[in-house]
Amino acid sequence: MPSMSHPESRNFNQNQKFNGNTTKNDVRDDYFVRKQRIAQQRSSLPIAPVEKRILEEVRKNDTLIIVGETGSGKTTQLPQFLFNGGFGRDGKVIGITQPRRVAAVTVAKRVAEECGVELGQKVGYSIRFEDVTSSSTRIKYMTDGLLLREALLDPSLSRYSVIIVDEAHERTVHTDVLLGLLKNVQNARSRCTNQQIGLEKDNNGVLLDKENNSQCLGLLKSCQGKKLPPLKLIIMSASLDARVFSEYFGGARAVHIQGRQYPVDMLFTHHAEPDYLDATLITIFQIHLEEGPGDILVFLTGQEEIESVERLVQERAQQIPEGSQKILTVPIFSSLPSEQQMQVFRPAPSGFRKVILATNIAETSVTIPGIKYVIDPGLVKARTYNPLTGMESLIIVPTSKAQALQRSGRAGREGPGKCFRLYPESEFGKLLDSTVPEIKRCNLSNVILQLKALGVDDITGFDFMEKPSRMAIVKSLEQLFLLGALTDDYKLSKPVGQQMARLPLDPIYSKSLILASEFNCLEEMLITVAMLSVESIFYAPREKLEEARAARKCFSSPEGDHLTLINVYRASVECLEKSKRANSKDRTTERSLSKWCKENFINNRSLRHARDIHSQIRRHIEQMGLLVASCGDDTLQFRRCLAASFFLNAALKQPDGTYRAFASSQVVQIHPSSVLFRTKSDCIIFNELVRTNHNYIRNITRIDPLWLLELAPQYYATQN
DNA sequence: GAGCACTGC
Repeated sequence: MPSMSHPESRNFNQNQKFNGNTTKNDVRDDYFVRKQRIAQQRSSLPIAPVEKRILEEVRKNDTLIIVGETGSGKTTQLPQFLFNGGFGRDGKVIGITQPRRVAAVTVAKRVAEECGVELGQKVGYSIRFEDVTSSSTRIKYMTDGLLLREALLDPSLSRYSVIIVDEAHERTVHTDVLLGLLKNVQNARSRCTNQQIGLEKDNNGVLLDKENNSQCLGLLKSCQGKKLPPLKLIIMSASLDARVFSEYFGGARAVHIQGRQYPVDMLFTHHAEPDYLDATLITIFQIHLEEGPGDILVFLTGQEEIESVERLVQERAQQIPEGSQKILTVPIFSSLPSEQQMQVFRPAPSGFRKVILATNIAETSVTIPGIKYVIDPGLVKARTYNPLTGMESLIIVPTSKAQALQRSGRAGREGPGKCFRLYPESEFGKLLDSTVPEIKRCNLSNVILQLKALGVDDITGFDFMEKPSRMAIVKSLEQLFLLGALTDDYKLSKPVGQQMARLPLDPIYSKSLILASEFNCLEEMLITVAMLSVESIFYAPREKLEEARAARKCFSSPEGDHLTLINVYRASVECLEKSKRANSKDRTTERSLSKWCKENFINNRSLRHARDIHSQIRRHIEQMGLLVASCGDDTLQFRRCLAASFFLNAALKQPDGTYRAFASSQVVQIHPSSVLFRTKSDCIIFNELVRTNHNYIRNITRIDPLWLLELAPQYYATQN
């Protein structure tokens, strides 16, 4: 949340007037005025007076925890303090990680402006598909996942003098893995500088693995011969509880920095609400009729809920007496096309109060100006993972205290606000302090594959901040073994495991690409994997459901969803090429693709994402020397390859018409979005298994059950 | 008959 830390940069409407008649002097004045304004804003941030103290602490301590509340300025200012303190000398880089791409980009832009430099020079950012850095970059903002990938190439992170892990309290998988890794790197680098490596060698001069830490050993080897200064670590968190981080880093010092946030009045209900949607509705109108001006932000759990509340508000709004202020509802959730997402930033027309109906996208990812009231029913739709069944579930659960606090904070960004919590105060005390870290509720195959590639052989022995369950680790090791990524003794296999680790994909997709080069259908599989790796490609607004369905039918393949996705991708490429031939301008091409998407009910953002992934992965597999060939019209070959790749996700039709998944022997249903929803093929493979109202499988293709025996005998020959 | 939120050399 970049904007949390520096309210100024959030101005979407920095109404800079560009006047055709500006003279050189105006421009220069403008420059000085802006420079002065920036200096003034910087010096008024709560972090400004403690610059010296923080620098001293960083010099004295290798690891520092900084707890900075909203609006403290830590994200933009600290890297500049460190740069001025000499941490960017000798070509060294100050790295700052963020959990989200937008954050990395917007903060980097702001800091470049503050420093008066061009973005990509002294200050830059690097996120997947976009590297805006150069050899002169000294302050580098990036996503935490990207730094993890960088570590595969440079295990001792030798370019960095300091790494700042921002928003650590969010505890994303990437943050958690990164913290463990950084701890090892820091350890190894300080041993490199403090002691001579000779101390660690046996009589034959071989490095000893005294601490049974294979990664550290590997790191020491990679430090050998290089003169690396110790790695400074700064963990920044917005949660008030610094203790967990401090303990994890051996009692590291913690510094608190005041935030800058307006007071928010907390209101609770007297009793528990039996129907929270009804309670939400009542509260919206209560605020609208009794409170002063200001927009309302409502936190709901999902699209369906948002759409139904939107209808109810609009119905009831007709009863508002003539002449009084009207209500404008605006929905926002991640799968909404971006043009519609943008509506939330538009100020309400005069005579209207804006009511924003949002999922938790509005908690951290999107900051909406003008909010004075927050309605929080105290619920969130959360993903959980059961390693035993390999099943993901999306269930509605109570928020944590930290989450409730984050939500209420959205009312106090521009002035004092009010937060209406739709549960009694006594219930608040019963909430979990913070959300369970993601690493404890996800499939670990990807994490384990990456750790193995980083030289961490003993996964259970790895120093996780919070260790995932043994079952989750064992299940993922087993899966990686079945995919051929690990050897009998659970070491990374060569070359398959190494190749899989290099690809920024779900391991099962990486494997499917390697197999596809043998089945001569890598071109098709590459498209499939890119399309499967993005959020939903199809978009069906409620009011145009029939049209959307008809549009989708044009792409449908009777074989299943995988070939359907390929059809969509190829049709979009054709549209692009046609437009390029007709008109060479990039912008027109982009516009005609966006028109094509609209006509065909395709989510433009998802499709662009798929194209980016496609080109990135294509570069990788070409470097690996895999053969990118097409199977042409021979879709049988492609489906055989799907069976060989996704054999772990096969399901058989039961006599009663339901399906049973092989691996977990659970009863599953075909998701209604699948092209195979109505047809009942005997045997299918699928890519996703999610429990919502039912156990749904998604992205499905029909196969011949005999292929499983033939193509995955290691799994099926022993199981009948 | 239905889709929380992020992210990747």
